[in-house]
Amino acid sequence: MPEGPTIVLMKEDLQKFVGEKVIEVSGSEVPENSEIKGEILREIKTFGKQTYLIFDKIIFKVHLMMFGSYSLYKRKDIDTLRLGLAFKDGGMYFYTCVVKVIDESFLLKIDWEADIMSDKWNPEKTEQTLKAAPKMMICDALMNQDIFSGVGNIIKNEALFRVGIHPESLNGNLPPKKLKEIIAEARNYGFDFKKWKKANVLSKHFQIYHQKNCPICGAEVTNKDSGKSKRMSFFCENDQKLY
DNA sequence: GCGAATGTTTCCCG
DNA sequence: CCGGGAAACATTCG
Repeated sequence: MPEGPTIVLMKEDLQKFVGEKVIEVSGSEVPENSEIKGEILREIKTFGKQTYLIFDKIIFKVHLMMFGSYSLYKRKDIDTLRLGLAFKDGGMYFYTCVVKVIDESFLLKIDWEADIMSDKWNPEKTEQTLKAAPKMMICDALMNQDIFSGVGNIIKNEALFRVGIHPESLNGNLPPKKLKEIIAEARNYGFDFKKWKKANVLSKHFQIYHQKNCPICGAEVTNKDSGKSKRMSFFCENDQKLY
């Protein structure tokens, strides 16, 4: 379910509870003896695919992994409730996900400039990071959450297609112009992803991801596990150049 | 019903 | 000690 843009949408959904007091707590990941009841949700932050729920006495880190989901009401059809927080007029419920309690120092160590969806996103720094790893494949760089936080396999494939770069190209072989292009496109596609996801039309806009034929030349789309991350890449041999 | 999939961490082995 | 590989988690969809 989640890549960075989906998590940003989730945050927008949950934002209305910020400033409200917790009335009831539930879920398998609620720590013993924690006094969350009565606490006020101070802030919600996201970093890539992670979400932080910040209270005075406790901070939760939520990661939906591959199959996680959330709802604003308690779903009875799912028995893997990890964390549920009820407020006066509704609540937030996280299922099948990883929930951890962290402390403030954890938040201070986060490099917010690496988040493709953030206002703090820093393309120049990303360029330097990629240049410093010339033998890394661009597909691995994109999936690396320390470099392109929030990018998942969909964004990786679609962004690479848009700029005509083969997923197995090495960072160091990319001409400066192409390097800048893919960095810009990772974020740009992230916002298209968000817009389409919100309108429930995301998969309609896939050009290469799980597609049969290239929309440019009509050739059959190649798919193979690529890079160290061994995640499926979808690409067109004709229209995406291997650098 | 099988297999794959928008993800990450951990463990085992050479 | 390091890197690679597989396993683990667990749900939905085709």
